[in-house]
Amino acid sequence: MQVDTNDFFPGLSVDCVVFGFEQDTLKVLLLKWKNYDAWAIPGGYIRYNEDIEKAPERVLEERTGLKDIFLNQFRTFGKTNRMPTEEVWEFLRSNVVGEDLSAWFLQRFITIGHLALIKIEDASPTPDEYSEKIEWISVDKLPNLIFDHQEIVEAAKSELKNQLNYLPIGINLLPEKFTMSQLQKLYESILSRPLDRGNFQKKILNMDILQRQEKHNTGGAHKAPYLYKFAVKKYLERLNQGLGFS
Amino acid sequence: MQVDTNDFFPGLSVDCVVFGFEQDTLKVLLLKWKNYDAWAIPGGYIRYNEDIEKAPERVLEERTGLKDIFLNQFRTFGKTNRMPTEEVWEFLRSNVVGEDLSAWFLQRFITIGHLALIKIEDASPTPDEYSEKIEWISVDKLPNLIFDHQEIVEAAKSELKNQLNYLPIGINLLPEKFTMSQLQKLYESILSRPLDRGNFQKKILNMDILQRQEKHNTGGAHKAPYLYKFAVKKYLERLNQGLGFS
DNA sequence: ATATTAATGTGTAAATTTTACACTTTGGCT
DNA sequence: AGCCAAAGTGTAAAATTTACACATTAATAT
Repeated sequence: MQVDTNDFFPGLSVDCVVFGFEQDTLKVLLLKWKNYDAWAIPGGYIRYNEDIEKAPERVLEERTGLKDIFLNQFRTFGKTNRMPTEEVWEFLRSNVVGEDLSAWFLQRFITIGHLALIKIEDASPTPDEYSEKIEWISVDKLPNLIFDHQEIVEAAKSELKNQLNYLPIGINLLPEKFTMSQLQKLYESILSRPLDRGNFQKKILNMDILQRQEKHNTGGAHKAPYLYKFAVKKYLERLNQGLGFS
Repeated sequence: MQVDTNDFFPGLSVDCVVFGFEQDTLKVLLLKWKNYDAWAIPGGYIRYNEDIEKAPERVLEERTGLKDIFLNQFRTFGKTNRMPTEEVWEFLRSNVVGEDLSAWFLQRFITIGHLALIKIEDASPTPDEYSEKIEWISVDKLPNLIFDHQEIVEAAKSELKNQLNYLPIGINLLPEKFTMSQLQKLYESILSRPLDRGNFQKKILNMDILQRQEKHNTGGAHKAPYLYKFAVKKYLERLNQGLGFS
């Protein structure tokens, strides 16, 4: 975090709802504070000489060590009471941050919400000095979140669903090679509803955005599925028109 | 504008792209600065004790005298050079604002962009003390805009188009009673493409969101069109599912 | 070996929606 | 009274969506 009041834009922060997909489940990356019973989404501040698009990139690199993460600003949150004073004081009493930062934390903050998409397998997030641990947690089983972070996560889930057909979710959430079933379950978990298997497969294959790879023997008593890769260029072109899932 | 540095959140502003529909044309409300050759969208600052949703409401009331305007936050703009220093100095040299405010204007500003929908016939915008005039100008004929206001307007147009099926444009942009042709031209001007007249009419009527009123004699040598009103409750319900125009 | 099983891959027909037009109605104009 | 143009309505082909059936295949059980 390394807060030097002079380096940062006062009263403004960026927060990132980082989505990942693992074991057929949509997950978000959450940090557990040291000595304080609440989780938080990774966030940070904006440097004075930094474009607001760069700030969340830097913050996420500081938190997860990852570069070139897909990021999308989606809403700015600024209710006057989004960080209730009592809750901030309670947080400060936990001594997670030094006393010299009390004034900084007691400011009114307006935060620019972003959603990020990450391939969990490629990420190895490590907790920073203020965090006890960092974990991927199912979007359907959110723990107690600090301040208005629950609202921000819910808004990001909604944005992800609404922008499903225009966001490069496949390429940023799945491993390089994946089965049709994995891809379908990704869509189902974002849409919160089942899709017809046959129709899903035909629709996606007709878009001509997948390259079929070798088969993959799962070990189960059944036919082995093919693996697929995205035809990146065509996929990104197709996204501009929208994919048409709902 | 009435800037008192102590009342306002430093470095943050709200800007509003106000859309109206008049003479079959989509328009935006623009302010022309006194003594400075550029136009601007109405904007202002956020009070310290004010939710960020309230700020644009207050700003618009100050600028247009209108209350209960439909407003929608859509993106936050924060490139470091969005207000180039030379351009700010040039603006300050025009003496539109007092010298005491130079420091305030020379800050780096991040602005929260909103789109507003207004019935032009109900609005009587008046220029404030810093503006020479205020006008409704066609979105296709934008004049020279200050700072990054062109980018903000373009982004708002894009948002309006993308969210077309979920925004209450009909009820907020058209007069209470309107013809089917007006409604169609509203959609066409937002989508920037012609729609089939017969199909548009059937589609909209099948939604069951319109109430047919008496006929309206236009004075032309042809059949008089019916006037329609929105069935507000059903219209708003239907919007949640999306209207399905594209 | 062979049959069984279950997940994958593919086909098809009905239902629905979209698209492109054509035809009908109507009120003011000449 | 008849013409004109805009509004209102109808229809058939095309495209898409939906629901489901059938075929294929690799590990397992017999």
